[in-house]
Amino acid sequence: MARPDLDISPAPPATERGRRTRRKLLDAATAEFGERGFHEASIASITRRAGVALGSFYTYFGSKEAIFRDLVRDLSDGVRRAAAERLAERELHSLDTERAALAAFLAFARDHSEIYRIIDEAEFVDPESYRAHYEKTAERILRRLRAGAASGQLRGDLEEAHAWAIMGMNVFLGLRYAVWSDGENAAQDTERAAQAAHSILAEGIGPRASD
Amino acid sequence: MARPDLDISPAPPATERGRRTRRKLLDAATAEFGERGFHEASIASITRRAGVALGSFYTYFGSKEAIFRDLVRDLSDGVRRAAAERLAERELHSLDTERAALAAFLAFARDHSEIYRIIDEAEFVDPESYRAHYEKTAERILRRLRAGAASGQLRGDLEEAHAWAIMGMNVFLGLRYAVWSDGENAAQDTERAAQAAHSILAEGIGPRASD
DNA sequence: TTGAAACCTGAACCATGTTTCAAGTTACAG
DNA sequence: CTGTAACTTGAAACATGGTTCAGGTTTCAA
Repeated sequence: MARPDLDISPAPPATERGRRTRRKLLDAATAEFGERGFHEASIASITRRAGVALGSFYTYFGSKEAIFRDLVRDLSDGVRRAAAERLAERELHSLDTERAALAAFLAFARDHSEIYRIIDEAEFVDPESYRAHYEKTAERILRRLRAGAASGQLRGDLEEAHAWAIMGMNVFLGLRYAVWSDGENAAQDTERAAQAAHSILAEGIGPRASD
Repeated sequence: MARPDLDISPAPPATERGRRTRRKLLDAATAEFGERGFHEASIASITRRAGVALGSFYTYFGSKEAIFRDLVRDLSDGVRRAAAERLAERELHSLDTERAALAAFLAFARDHSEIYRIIDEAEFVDPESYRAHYEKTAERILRRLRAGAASGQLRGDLEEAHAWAIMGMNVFLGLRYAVWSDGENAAQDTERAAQAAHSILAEGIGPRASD
């Protein structure tokens, strides 16, 4: 942290072997940080998991912070790509798009809760990346909202704050019903969560004619 | 962490002086953890801020984790009480109650961003407290929603997931527009955020007659 | 008033885990 | 083939900061 040259990682690997080793370290770090959190995690344990000598770590990463930073960017990008693929599959009504996005997110969060743990911990270990992750996510949501407004499927006055509100809904539903879900009725839980979010976006929480 | 007796704090102070010292340490810890985060924070710095000898720390707290845990519970309770007072002031329509709750939260978050930083970091330092904090908060929201439904001011089918969705909205709007707000136009920012959340809850994001 | 319990003090102890390094091994361009 | 750069190795150096402790001071009930 103190010495600035530790904060940045060395030049990228020049050989195939190097790229493989770097990848092994990143994967091992995902498991280690995901299970134990940044501070409980140890570099020795990461290299052990990766099947690599302790000293090799510093060939690829300048410090423990540096690998964490690289990892968060790596994961953030992976999440984005996964979500994009999922949504590109088929064209939907705007409200259904948001529902599909949430469903995809919940499924992903259930299968890869380490990833969300790591990204969330970035708020304290590497705030830049944390902020970047959620700002980019909000931008993508906002673009979808604007597209929906343009096609008349959504209100015309949606702005950044609405995107952040929707993102917050999704994240907390993910925390409660995907990450914390007790396996038993995880499937129903996420379905219920998706339904609740969808109904809020569709009609709000005010009284209905039927009430 | 390893030795179990360090995880719990010693018996509460028996004298007035003791209570004062303990309070000074908790306040100093709020500042220290808020500014530097749990791991950057040092006990030496906390006792220095509190104007107390290093060794005195262990008269009141079993470990660094222990004071953090006590602090999170202290702060969580403070937040709850502050919000309750704010809402008790006047009786409102359900939707306005949620808006008032969010406004109160945003204002509080702007003035005490350290507190939210600390509570959020509890996800990694003391997950129990973190979970307890948000579960209790969601319960309070759900109680308000049920009351609203009973009086016909809200939909009749609101459940836990809706409460978590609303809480997530609020938390992320707080993060973006209160904690990260760049002072300049903080007031308008929070107003805009409150308006966005209110409009989602009031009518959803679907098209209006006017669109 | 008095003595025991509560509280205070800060230097020293110590565990932990990051980072360095010097000596080898492997990859690959020329 | 061959030399050099890239990579690997793991023991040892090192920094940090949490925790302990033995000896003093203050509080307060009896």
